[in-house]
Amino acid sequence: MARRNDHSRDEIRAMALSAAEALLDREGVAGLSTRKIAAEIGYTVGSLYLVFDNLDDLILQVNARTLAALAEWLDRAALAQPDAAAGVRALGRTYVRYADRHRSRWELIFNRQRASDAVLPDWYLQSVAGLFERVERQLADYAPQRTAADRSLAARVLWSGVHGVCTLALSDRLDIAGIAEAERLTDSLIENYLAGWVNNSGEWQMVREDT
Amino acid sequence: MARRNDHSRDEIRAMALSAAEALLDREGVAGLSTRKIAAEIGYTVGSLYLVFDNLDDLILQVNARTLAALAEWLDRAALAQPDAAAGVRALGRTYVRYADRHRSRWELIFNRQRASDAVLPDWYLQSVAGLFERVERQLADYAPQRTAADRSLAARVLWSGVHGVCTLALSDRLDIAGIAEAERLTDSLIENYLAGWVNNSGEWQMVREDT
DNA sequence: ACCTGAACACCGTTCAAGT
DNA sequence: ACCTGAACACCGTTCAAGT
Repeated sequence: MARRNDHSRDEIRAMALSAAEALLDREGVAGLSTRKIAAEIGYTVGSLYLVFDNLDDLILQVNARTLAALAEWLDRAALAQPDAAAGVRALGRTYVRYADRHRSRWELIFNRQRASDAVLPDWYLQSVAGLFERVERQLADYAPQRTAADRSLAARVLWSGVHGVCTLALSDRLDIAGIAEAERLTDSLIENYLAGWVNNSGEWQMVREDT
Repeated sequence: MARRNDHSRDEIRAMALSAAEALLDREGVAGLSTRKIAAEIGYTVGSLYLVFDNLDDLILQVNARTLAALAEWLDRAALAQPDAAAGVRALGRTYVRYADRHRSRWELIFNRQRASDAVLPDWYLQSVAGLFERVERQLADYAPQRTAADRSLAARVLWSGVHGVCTLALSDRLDIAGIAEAERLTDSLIENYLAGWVNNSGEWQMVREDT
């Protein structure tokens, strides 16, 4: 066990992240712990703190990997779609499938509450923004006449909506039975939202009651 | 402190649930613990286990109260709306506002992973279904020509979508800055989805590629 | 310099023992 | 019968001590 200079800091970091992913896949989000990760890589808990600030930092780096993998899935899916509407649908379905396939890794991104003072680092926020821009790019194709602000809002609505379907589907709520149902809901969301949106000047957004 | 027969089981149960809510509001989801709840009501941890199966059971009963309160908010909001579309929008906004106002209680419903074998009791699932039916009822008004299955799907899409907006907005993702932005996204989601949906025969749902 | 091992302050849960 | 107090098996995090 305990040894010196067997691994560089970067090696230990990489080993820990892989061990965390394995643990996550095997035991779920609740099964993740610094002590288990340390045991898995043959080091003591203390050593993890030489390489990570704390568990939240470690998790953030696992999440970064997850986001990168999701980005690859999305890029593959968006390729070779007949049109932009199909592109958006493909992105939505791919998100659902990724979440289903790597459920615990996906849950880890959302199901952990960080300390409220802990601000997400810039590189992380940009990684999230990158995912989100893939939707915006499809929308630019789909509705070039709309303003960038309109498209940005629509992209956020669609992204949030698909995310919501995933959240409820993968936790078996609303009788959304598994991935097939989740994909149906995602299709319906995107198809109908886009149909309404493309015919909509955006002016209704000015009409807000003060209820 | 330690006393006998000061309170009935039901009284202890009610005290514990109230203490849990207070703790939740004060310290957030992460601040909730059996030991703190017990201390707050002047009993020992062990006593909680005479009245609840375990922490998950206690949380489930806190969640039931939260759902009941949300149902009241939704009912008040749906009253006196000019039409069904406005009714759906009012439900959406009210959901967002409730989540914002009682953030920790709302998070508790979703942010805790129960053991995978733990099945939600029937009374709880029916309470969730009840919320959801409020949307379906508005949709029945809005599009009486659509089948019940169509409306059920649309209601789930809208509910999931609004939920997704909340999730991402209240965790400050996608640059969704707080409740005002969340309400804008919710409005856009509902308005455009309904516009697309009401003009849509539903046949596109049959056209599914096998990507 | 690198890593350990033990400590600290917390958890959820159980259960013999007290009244 | 009701409730406690201590125990058990876990946590995340820190840090003096060892090599």
